Amino acid sequence: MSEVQMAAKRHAPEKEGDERHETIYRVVSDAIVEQRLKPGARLREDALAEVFNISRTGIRKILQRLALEQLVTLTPRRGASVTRPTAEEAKDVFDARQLIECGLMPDVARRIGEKEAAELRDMARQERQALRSGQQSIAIRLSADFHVRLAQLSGNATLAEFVERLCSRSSLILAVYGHRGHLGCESHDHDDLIGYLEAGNGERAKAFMSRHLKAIEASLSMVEGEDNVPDLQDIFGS
Amino acid sequence: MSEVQMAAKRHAPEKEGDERHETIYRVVSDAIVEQRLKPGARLREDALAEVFNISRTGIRKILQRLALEQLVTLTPRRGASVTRPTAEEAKDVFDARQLIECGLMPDVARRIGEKEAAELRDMARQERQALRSGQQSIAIRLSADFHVRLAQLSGNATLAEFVERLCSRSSLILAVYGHRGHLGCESHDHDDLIGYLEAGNGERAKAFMSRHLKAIEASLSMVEGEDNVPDLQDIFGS
DNA sequence: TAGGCTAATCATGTATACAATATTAAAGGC
DNA sequence: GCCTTTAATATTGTATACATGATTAGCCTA
Repeated sequence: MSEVQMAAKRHAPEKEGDERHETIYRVVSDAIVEQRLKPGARLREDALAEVFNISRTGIRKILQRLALEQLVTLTPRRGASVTRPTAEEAKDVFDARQLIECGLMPDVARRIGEKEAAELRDMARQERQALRSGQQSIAIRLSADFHVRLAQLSGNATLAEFVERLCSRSSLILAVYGHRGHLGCESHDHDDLIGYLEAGNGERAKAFMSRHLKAIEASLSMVEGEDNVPDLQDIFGS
Repeated sequence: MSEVQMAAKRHAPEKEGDERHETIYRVVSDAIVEQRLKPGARLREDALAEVFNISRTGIRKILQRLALEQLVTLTPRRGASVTRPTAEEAKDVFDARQLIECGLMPDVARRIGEKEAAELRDMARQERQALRSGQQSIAIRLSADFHVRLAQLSGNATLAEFVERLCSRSSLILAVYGHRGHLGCESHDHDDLIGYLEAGNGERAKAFMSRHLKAIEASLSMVEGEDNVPDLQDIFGS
């Protein structure tokens, strides 16, 4: 039984209509973000429909949403597959995170309270724990969740949603260009960040976030991978 | 014959498959951005399906995309309607534009060339012309197009896409909270902006864009409109 | 045996039929 | 006469059937 199937059985008992779709969406989305579904993996409609016990109609709706979020790539008449980000897309995503996430830090510093700081610390703790116990997939998602929660604290739902999409895509980027074992965020960075925010030092937090993101990006090795159809014309000249 | 119908006949002869959907998407999207379809307008699936001569299946796909872009609101079992942005959403959208569009100006100033500047000037010219000849709908869309094109020149496709969505939503916001006759962008602002960019003065352009966006936002009257279901309990006390 | 052609299989694109639910109109009671 | 209840209508939700186009396997030929 596949990971996705197990996740389906775990998460989707008998909910009604929309709940069901939302649940399935999240299960698939999580599987991608957690890198259990790797870039390039094909997502056949029939297969998914059978796993989740709904018709292809519902699956298509979910695949379309994932495609608009650029987690899956929809090729006409060829179906869906987990997106394999290009080097250029990777650069765009991290530049976008620099601009948006750093820009939000002052707002977050202004609005954060005791309760929110505690919640963030708990998330950071869970993340470290997942790392220690070797659950890398879980750690990756928790790390993304942390960045998203942070953005939500800014109070701007629109920008938080953008950050959510950027973090999901970052996970894909790490899967393709990251080194094994290294999952981006350093273990204690997030805790340090919470400290600056709680102290109300927005500018310091902003600078720290900038270094944090640069560090992640620097840890990538930007070689476009294996299955890019080798262009023989390029290789052998004319 | 409705505006949408005419647009459909004009734009959608016999293309094949995906082209067709893309065309229909754009026709509906444009109708919303140009405020020919006003916030709150219901979009019944059957009606759209008939207008565009496709089945509801295709229409649902398009409505879903529009919903994810927050141009239409999908209420379960109640169908689709053009989104009526709340005051809070309006604030979020303009704050997001401040952060992103202003942040992109230095990049744009660095990358803009003669050809690009000429293209932008042409767009600004078309916009003024539309305004002068009383085609407010067209002017609104051209104004949004200008901002989007600008963002594209930054070279960051991801951020450009975000700006695209923000501009579409801004059009909706103007439709709800804007004053009649005033369509946001001052006629010559865009030309001034091109000047700073062409001179390579990114910081100046950034500051100007900031003022430009603030001016638009300031021109709104943020009273939540008419059809918010009147809460009789509130009005008459208990 | 390698290359290319053909046929069979498989997957996606699209429409339609049917079921479930919301809206509207009508009728009846207070 | 107005409000409530009930039936009719209209609209969305879901599955399925069929058509179209890709992929693969097998076969034939050179």
